[in-house]
Amino acid sequence: MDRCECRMIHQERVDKALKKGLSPLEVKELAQVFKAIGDGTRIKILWALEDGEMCVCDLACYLGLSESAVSHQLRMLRQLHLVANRRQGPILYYRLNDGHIRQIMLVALEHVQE
Amino acid sequence: MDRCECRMIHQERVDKALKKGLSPLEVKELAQVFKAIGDGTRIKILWALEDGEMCVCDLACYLGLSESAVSHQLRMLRQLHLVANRRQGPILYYRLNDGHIRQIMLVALEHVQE
DNA sequence: TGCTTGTCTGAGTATATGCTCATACATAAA
DNA sequence: TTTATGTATGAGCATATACTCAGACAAGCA
Repeated sequence: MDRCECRMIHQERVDKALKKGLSPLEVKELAQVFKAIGDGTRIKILWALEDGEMCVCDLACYLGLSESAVSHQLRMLRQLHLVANRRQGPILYYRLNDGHIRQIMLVALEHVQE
Repeated sequence: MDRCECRMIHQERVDKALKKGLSPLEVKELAQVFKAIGDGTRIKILWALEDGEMCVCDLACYLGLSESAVSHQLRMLRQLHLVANRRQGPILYYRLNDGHIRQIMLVALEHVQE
């Protein structure tokens, strides 16, 4: 009983992978999160926010980008719950939403520094 | 002494971020690694390889993709040292290169499951 | 030598992404 | 209400990405 038209050398190995595979939703959400961290601008934003909250125009200045560009990136990070904000008057202060990103970035730094 | 033309509200905060910032090379390499994990196909490949090595056509069958497509992705993962391979006759067996990816994916899974 | 199998690679193409620009919204002060 | 400041958003454009296709290697056998 074939499950696909393709060539396959180790059927047991393929079956094993299929059984323990991530769900489509998990794959999608993981990809979204990593894609979000997989951009120089957003890495810099997240790394900067680890030292405390910053407003949009501070980030724009720090990055040398327009406030619009920064706002677009922050929206993406917000939607993935990587950052959160609080309003004080007209100013929005952004911060990291939890410690996962820090953890992930540190492990990745280990990897690239080898 | 201005360092940029843009508006800025908290200069000390910006200076602090500039001082502890990652190097351009670190930012680039981090972005490359996360971009590599930030794709559904490559996430599935990495996740599958955690249970043991697989050859290209097994992966192609598992993913439902052409062997060419899988080979392209494996090359990228190889160049970033996320996977390695060994040859046995004409067959190339791919495996994870180190434990960092597993660690990173588990933390990210925690994040998306909240 | 030829042939087969397993894998790799470059070019081409459709989609996705990151920025700019113009504009709109939100809050506060005049 | 009008004005200014800080931020958000949609459209548009240039580049990047993920696949397909055609063809080229690499290893082993006839």
